[in-house]
Amino acid sequence: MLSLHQLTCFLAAYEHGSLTAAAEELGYAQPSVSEQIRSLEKSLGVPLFRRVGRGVVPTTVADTLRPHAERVLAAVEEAQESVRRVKSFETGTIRFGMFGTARLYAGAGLVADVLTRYPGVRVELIGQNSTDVQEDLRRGRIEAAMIAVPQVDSEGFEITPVARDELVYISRDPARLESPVTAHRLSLASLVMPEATWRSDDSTRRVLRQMLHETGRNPQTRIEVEDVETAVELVGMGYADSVIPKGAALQLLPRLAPGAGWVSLRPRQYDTFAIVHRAGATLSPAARLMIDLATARIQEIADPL
Amino acid sequence: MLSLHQLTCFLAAYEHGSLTAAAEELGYAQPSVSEQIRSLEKSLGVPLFRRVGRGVVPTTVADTLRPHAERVLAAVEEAQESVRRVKSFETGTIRFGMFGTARLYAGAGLVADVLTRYPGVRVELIGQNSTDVQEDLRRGRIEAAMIAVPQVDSEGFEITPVARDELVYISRDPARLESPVTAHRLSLASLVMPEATWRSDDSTRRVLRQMLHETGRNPQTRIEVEDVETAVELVGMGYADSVIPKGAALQLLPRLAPGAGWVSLRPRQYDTFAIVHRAGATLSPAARLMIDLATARIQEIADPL
DNA sequence: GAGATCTTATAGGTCATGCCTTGGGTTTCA
DNA sequence: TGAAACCCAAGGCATGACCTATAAGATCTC
Repeated sequence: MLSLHQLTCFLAAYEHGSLTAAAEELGYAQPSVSEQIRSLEKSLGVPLFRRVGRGVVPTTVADTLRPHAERVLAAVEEAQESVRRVKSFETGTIRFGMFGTARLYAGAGLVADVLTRYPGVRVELIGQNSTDVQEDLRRGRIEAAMIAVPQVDSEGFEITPVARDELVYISRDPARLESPVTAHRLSLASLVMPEATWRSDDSTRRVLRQMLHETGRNPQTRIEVEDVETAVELVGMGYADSVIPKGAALQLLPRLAPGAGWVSLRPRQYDTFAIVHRAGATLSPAARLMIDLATARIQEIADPL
Repeated sequence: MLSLHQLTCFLAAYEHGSLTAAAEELGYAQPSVSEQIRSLEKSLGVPLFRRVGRGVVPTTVADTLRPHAERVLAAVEEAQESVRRVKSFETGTIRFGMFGTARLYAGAGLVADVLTRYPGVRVELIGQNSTDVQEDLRRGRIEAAMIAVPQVDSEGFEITPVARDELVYISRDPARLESPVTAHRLSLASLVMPEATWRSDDSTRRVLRQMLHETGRNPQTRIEVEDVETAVELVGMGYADSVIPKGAALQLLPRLAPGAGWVSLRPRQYDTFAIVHRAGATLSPAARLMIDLATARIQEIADPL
């Protein structure tokens, strides 16, 4: 079997016209190079050098082989270089999981952070909601993610909470914002909720269901929409009220629902954001980078833990 | 140190998404492939796969590495293929030594023989005279040669005579061709000799010197020229006579000196042509081919031995 | 020519590596 | 929950890489 080692020795011998000089350049003893050349000749079935007392002389076969050998070693160099560049974030792709509403906290800003520091990289933020992200993690498609607890099946995962954010009630009616909203009042409200928010495994939904469970009622979902922005816009138009994380409210209300405001629930409820990855995994540099940046971003808006 | 084996295993694992399947394809046990991947990851300093219970999932670094790995292996394939083609004479260069006048016997025809059988090869016929060829052999620049004995320093060389050719006297004067030329008559003649022919080591010169030595005279070299053709042309013009191998005479006289003829020496003298190569050398297929073809060519004109 | 020098080949020994088999742990699927 | 698939770990064997020391061949010099 042909090996890179053989080719390296071959090239050194070719250039020096001497196995001894080649060995010296490569830092080996002379018999080692001799052995490599001999094994290469054997595996090719053709002599590559004529031994002529003072040094070696390449045969025409060696002349033919040389450029190919150089190409092989150059390709190896390029391969290693490409990996090195990926390691130092000069290029390559960084893939990171992130549940739906998290992009409001860290989405575009996180991508910007990465691209500012490492202009050459590609960034992929994967996942519309926590469930998908969890599946991607389990399947190994992504290495780590920012996710909303507590809905994660913690078996097999390592979860590091980094921030929590209060869930607030938003409405265009100032009267409904005068005092914190109790479970009872919430159960009577007409709500617009982003669809993703109401998926069975979603953390916000669990929190609210738990809260409403005490009143013996189900939440009155009047409208279901796809994403938070739409929900907020509808609140701004006065069609319904909603419950969203406070960070999202602060960010979206001025822009999408200028006439609306927010108020806490009573008792206060929280979404917790956490970094999650497979248990026992050793994280790649890229993953650690994303974790750090995402954590910083989210802690600017939500409360650090 | 990175190895081709690692890259092979890496690609197989990448394509199958499974070390077991990769091992099966490569004909190894699964732990062997696992070990190769691990060592590759270690040498690169980056994980290439995430182990996720059922199979392995490539990381983005693996995505980056893959095309480079394929390029490396392709280059190796090409290198081996190029050598294979040279071995089977589909391409490459064949270098063969040949002393000056030998090209009259086998030069163009020999090249034609090779090119007819193996259209892709390059042919290099090296050497203007035997001395140069001998030096090239000693230095390893050429592997084997067709050469004129007896002037070869036989130490270190293996010499196989293949043909001999009579030395004949050529002249435009029919009177001088009526009977074989004796040493005495030769010593009185005014001769044109190709320069190479009169070099101190040349076989023809030695033969003639030996012959003339008996008469106690030196040869009368009236004109010295570079090559045989010029000498023959001068003979054709009647400026002088010459002594050349009979094969050369038969080939050149009709073309270059239509009015001239030839006659034997008395006693007859001979040049011997032989295949020569370094003693103990194992000849490459290309050298063997050239030896066979050159021998056949020269034996068509000179007398086989 | 004879000796000094340079170079390659060989021999023998050590150590690392590749590969295998066996066994254990984890995930997935029925 | 059991079975199957798959990966990792450990131990053992064989091969290969590398070394030192030495022999053998070729070249150069005096």
